[in-house]
Amino acid sequence: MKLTSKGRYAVMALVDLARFDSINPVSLRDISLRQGISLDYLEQIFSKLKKNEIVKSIRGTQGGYVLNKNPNDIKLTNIFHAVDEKVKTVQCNKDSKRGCNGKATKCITHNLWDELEIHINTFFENKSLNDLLNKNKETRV
Amino acid sequence: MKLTSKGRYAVMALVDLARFDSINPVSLRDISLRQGISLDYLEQIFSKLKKNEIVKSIRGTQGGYVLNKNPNDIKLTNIFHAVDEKVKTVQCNKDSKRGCNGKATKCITHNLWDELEIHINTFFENKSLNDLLNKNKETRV
DNA sequence: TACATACCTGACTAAAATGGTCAAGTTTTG
DNA sequence: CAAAACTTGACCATTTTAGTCAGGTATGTA
Ligand code: FES
Ligand code: FES
Repeated sequence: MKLTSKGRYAVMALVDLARFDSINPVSLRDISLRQGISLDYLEQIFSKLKKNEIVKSIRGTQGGYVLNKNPNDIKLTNIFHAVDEKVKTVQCNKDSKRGCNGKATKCITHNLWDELEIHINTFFENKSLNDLLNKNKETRV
Repeated sequence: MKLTSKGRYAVMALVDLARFDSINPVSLRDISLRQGISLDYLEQIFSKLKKNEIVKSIRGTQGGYVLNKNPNDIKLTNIFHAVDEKVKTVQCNKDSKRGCNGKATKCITHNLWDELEIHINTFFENKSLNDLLNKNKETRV
């Protein structure tokens, strides 16, 4: 089970953004430099964050991105959903009665994987961007 | 975040095994047929389970595999560890002070990923093979 | 109005991981 | 001795990941 860089970067970038956007729009270039993430890759990520109304963009010189919601209302779930980082513990279709690989019924461990998926998603639902900001301030020396 | 088939198959196969091994050693061929998992792939998986002393092998005709421990003492953690299915929320080395991609320090969201990793691993540590057997009996019609 | 800054879009790709297969054994029981 | 079943290691097609690259378009400022 691995968390992909895309998901990790999305959260990193938003935390960075949240710390500065009250002053000015934050350019991807700045985030790229501060967080060491490729600018081109950030652009892909922010395009999705924007489509999902997590950020707003401001074009032109001195432009950049701004949060579109209160940091308290941006949960990890929302961020991950926006960048297509989803938790998948099985291959079979959730809504179908069929099992993995097109088998007629669900397998003997199916319930377990459902539980696991819920367990992980709960973590994401309970963590907001704001939690990360506070946590970060606390641990800053 | 995806759970790989290897990890899923390992657990499925062991649950299947646990239901029959009190009578006879269970051959991989039987597990393969019952669970719809490629025999060749199962062989790779059981080779690892054996190295980690989760199962014992009995060679020859009427041979097969048997659990090497009490189902209560086989946690999901042990199974996953055996087949190299590990939870990885970061790229950077746990024990190093350096961050991802060789950066000099850990990133601003590092704590979060640690928490996530612990959250997931807790689930695996608290689930034993025995839990799965009971659960399965309960839900069987 | 030019120009620099910064967003925007889509195509492309190298490398790694995944999910196996294939081949050639060895061991043991009936 | 034949068949069943474990053992080992190499091999491989496909998919996913983690980007890069090449072109735009919009807008504030000198
Ligand atoms: S996980 Fe898909 S059938 Fe059980
Ligand atoms: S996750 Fe590796 S440095 Fe933060």
